[in-house]
Amino acid sequence: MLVIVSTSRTRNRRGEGSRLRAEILNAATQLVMDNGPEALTLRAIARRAGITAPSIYTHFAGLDAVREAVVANGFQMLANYLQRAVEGHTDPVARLRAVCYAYVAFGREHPNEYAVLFTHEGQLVGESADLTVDTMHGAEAFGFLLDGIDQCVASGVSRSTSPAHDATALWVAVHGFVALRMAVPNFPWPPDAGLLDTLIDRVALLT
Amino acid sequence: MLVIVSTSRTRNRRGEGSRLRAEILNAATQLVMDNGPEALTLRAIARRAGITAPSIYTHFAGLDAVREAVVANGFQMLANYLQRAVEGHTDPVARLRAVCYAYVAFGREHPNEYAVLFTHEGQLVGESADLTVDTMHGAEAFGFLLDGIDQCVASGVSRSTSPAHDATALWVAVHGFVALRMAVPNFPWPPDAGLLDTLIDRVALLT
DNA sequence: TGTACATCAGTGAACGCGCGTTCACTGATGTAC
DNA sequence: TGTACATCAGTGAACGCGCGTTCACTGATGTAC
Repeated sequence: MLVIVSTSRTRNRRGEGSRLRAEILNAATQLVMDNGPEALTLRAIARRAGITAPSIYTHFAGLDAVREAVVANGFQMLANYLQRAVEGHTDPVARLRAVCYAYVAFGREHPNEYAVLFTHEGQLVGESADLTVDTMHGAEAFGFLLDGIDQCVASGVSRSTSPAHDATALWVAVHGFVALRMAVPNFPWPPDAGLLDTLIDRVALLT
Repeated sequence: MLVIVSTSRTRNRRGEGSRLRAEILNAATQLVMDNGPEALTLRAIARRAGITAPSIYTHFAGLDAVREAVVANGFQMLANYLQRAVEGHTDPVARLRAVCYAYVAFGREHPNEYAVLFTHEGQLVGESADLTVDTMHGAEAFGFLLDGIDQCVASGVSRSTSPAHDATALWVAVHGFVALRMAVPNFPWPPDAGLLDTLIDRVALLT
């Protein structure tokens, strides 16, 4: 394939070099979304951003650093999805459902991005063992599930006696749904909503 | 790293050339298990098997064909795990639990192999859209879950009114458990058994 | 039983490719005087 | 206001590497006569 970059970049003015960082990150994210995690190479990013590969080193230590940024970016996108979903509802059950639907929607609309978030080579989150739920990638997403169950319990519509435990189980369920549906697309899947409601109702102990 | 292959292969005798196919598949499987899916290259397989890379073409069309065989091999390994787990129990609930435990154990003991089974680049299963649960990879594993729930229903210990639906939900749950635990190891996970029992009891509607 | 020959199971050198990374450099932009 | 200069934002050529794939070949093994 021959790619002709017709619009030649105008370089950033002095002091604005850090703008390129955002352009690189954007190009890398688009690259993952369009072509999958394996397509993420420094040269491909550079082509996409309309720069040369060595320029990336001004803003990132290397490919792994770019990937880390793409992952962080992706988790932020996911959190935004969930935030927007929550905003539309006040009823606790509707909120919890909306969060789970939005989670699955994100996975289905951005499968490659979702894959790069949850497919580690080696260790996605880093080698440090003393990360907690607060500093970990995905903490915000988990927070939405936990809040959702908490509110259902407070309103008496969930029988959960351990919201943290059950939010974890629910995260497992929605992640499993996104991941398995992606991995085994030819399975005779029932409609999304039915299976997802089953999982939400039962795992979150909705009455 | 310098690898010295001290034991030089004795080539197979005439008519037994197909033995090399098994050696290649074995080397490829070991390679994935030890070094992850990205480590699977024709050259690496050849080094591991003690042959030269072009020899692989006698038995496989290319890297993708070897990977397909590794995947098929892995699903067979998984099915064997579940089969062995089932054999130890007669009580339907104990059987169902044993299947789920064995599924998770397989994922935890062979994370790289599990990843290659359920991480598709493009499409793991193939592009054909008319695969059903019978011809699909993972069909055997799903069958164990379905049988497990069926037997629980027959014994009156599951309230499920749609075993196929609920077996699907259960597959989602156990897959989610294996995959998310692998992807987010630094999450403050509760003990395996507790979370897994929660998922099994609720999703399979055990009384 | 002996020998010429066909076949089979692999080898080894070579290729072009895209990759990460290095290094010296260029040329526009702002600044000091 | 004009000019010399430092700085900044990138470029472009080059490197060594491992990869998939090709091709002509080798040498042991079985077979036909």
